[in-house]
Amino acid sequence: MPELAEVEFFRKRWNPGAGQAVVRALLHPHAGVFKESATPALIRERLAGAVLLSSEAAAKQMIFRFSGDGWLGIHLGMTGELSVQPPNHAPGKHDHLVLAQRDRCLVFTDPRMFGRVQFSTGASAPAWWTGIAPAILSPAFTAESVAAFLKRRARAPVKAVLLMQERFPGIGNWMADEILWRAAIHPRRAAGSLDAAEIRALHRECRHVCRRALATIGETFADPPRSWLFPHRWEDGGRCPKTGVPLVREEIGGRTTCWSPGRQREP
DNA sequence: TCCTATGTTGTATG
DNA sequence: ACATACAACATAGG
Repeated sequence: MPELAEVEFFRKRWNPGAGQAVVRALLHPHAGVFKESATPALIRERLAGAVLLSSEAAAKQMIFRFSGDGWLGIHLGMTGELSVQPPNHAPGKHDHLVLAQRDRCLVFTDPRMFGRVQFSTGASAPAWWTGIAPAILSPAFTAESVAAFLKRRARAPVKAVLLMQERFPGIGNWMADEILWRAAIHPRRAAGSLDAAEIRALHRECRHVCRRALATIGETFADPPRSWLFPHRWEDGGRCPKTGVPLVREEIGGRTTCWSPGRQREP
């Protein structure tokens, strides 16, 4: 489920616990989602008694800062979620991390276990956080940087290139399709074949889709409007909201991709 | 039973 | 060394 805006939405779900101490950290015995740097013993020891100070989201990741120089990183993978549960919450089958506070439990759930938990200590944010590529809505995300990246990945389909987090942090399968649909670029086009106007459109729509997704999904998890590709892409018999033409679905770059033949020309 | 799923990563191949 | 393609990870639901 989670791309840029869904991650931001889930990050805020733990806000009720900000300023509050963790009484106890409960970890799933299987420990499948914990990175080597985040050994269960270290997390239990460092988070017990620590106060949740603040949090941030970037790309598809979140970081939670705790007193005592603790930095907790969470990646939601394909099916991860954060939630707040009552203080007596009994961890469920897929609850990997439960931070019990006096008045609530902060819970990380992920049935499919593609998510990951990291943990570091130190006075400043760890490298796995500071090394995330500059946000698409930051000034560093320029049309020139997009052009240079497309040139280096010239032979790959542009759909696959949009999924590369090193240049398009936070973009996932549905956002990539939404961006290409708005920019009127066929997902199978070779990245190196885009002309200057297409690259500008791609850059512009990356920013537009990120901004609008954060304003809707990122705030309330509300579905984007029917004028987007999003609500039509998985519908049987779904039609392009701009042209009325039936949408097409096919695997491109290893992922199911949806586009509108009405506005995205075959390469 | 078989297929799909809003993600990443390791490995093989060019 | 670099770019690209693809299987693998684990689970639930249609």
